[in-house]
Amino acid sequence: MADATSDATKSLPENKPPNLESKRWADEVDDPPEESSASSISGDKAASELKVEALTINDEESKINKFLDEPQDSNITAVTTGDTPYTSAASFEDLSLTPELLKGLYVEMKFQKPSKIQAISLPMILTPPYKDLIAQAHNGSGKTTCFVLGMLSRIDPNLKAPQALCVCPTRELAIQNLEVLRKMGTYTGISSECAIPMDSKNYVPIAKQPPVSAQVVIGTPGTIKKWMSNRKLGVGNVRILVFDEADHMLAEDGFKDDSLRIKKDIERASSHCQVLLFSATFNETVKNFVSRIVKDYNQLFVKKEDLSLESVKQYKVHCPDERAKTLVIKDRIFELGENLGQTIIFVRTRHSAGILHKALVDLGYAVTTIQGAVSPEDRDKIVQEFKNNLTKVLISTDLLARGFDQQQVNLVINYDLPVKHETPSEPDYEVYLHRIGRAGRFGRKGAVFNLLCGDRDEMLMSKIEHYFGSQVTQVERWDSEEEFKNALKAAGLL
DNA sequence: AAAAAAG
Repeated sequence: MADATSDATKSLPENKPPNLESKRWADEVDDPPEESSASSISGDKAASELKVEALTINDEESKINKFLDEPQDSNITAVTTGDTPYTSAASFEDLSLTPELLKGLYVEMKFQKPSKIQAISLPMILTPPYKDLIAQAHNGSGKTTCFVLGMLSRIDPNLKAPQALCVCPTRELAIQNLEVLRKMGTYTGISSECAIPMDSKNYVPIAKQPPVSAQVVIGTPGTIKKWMSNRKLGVGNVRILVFDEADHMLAEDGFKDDSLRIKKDIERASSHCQVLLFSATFNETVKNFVSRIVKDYNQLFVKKEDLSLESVKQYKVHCPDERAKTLVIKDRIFELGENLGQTIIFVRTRHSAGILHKALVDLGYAVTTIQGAVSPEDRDKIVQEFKNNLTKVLISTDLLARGFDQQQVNLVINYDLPVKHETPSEPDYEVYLHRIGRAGRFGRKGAVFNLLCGDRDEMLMSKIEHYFGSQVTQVERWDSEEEFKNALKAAGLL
């Protein structure tokens, strides 16, 4: 239920730990499955993880916009331009949302109050003149709700045409975001559609497809571009454009070209379109670039040292050879994992996904595997099964590294560490952070095991530790059941 | 053959 605080202009209450009743953050779609996970988001850990500092910088004069009583206790930095004062939203009532949308938040989503990123970003998103926004926040902290709410609340219900567009890096993320939007918008009557490649059995040639009349479109770059260029998706009324995983969507080796094309075409057709860029990571290069492509924007950033999730315990395991890695998964993860939630095992290539899959299946274990070469139908099916908790262990390439939200995942295995494509001796820090963020959704407890083999892996691991300034605990013996047990206990999972 | 999307 809502805690409709009248004290709206004052700061967020995180200097005192949230009490039991108001503990649930928005974006927590379902009830925590067990009492154990309820405790995992309670107490000082959750409170200390979301400290906020905000300052306002005007082009000429700068002034402090207080979101908090204790700014030193903070880790999200907000910079706003212009003289629009933004007041952090202590409750959803502070946001002038329609009754239908509020009902969706409380009844369907079962939210009680905004999470920190929501409290800060939503006023910036929803307040005229609807400035662009670059927003960084921790994995699992509720970014999706920010832009979904932004899209839903900017729709003119009487205009049956696309007005909000969201571009995502994967099919899975587009589907997931659309599901959130539909659930949140249950009572609004707003129509929505997914722009992703259709599966083969429903295939309709583009020329035979009717034009899109849905008010919200969420999809992947290729299909969105295709629909636009074939005049099936008119963007003349689009007033809000969202890039989810924006750093990747605008990276040179990501979807930069597609994203810029889409953005330009919309801006040509539509007079004023607000652009929102959301991600948990923005490396310096991308940050500089995205700052150039939006203008008169507000921004929220988190220092990289503050980005590791405190609730997710990270471990490294030295394995003598590749075979030992498989044995760790077989003898440790499967055995101990019985009592755990779900597990995602990340591998570097599609090929190694297949190898590992076969090895585990041959040993008699039930695993499923997802990677980009799998057909769309099978991808959808594998994700559905995993989301329905019918499968416990999922092997994946970096396809699922970003954004995938499954609260029961509390174990992540890095079978291979993520490396940069152009310089494989360098770890991909952003991907590492996104991968470990698949565990510990919304402050839940989780554990990550990095399986290392050889000097190269050691070096990659130490670079990662150094970069984030965070401790990765060593499991001394890869074949010690005792040590893995202790590790999981220390992570709060056993 | 890096993954992803998509042609």
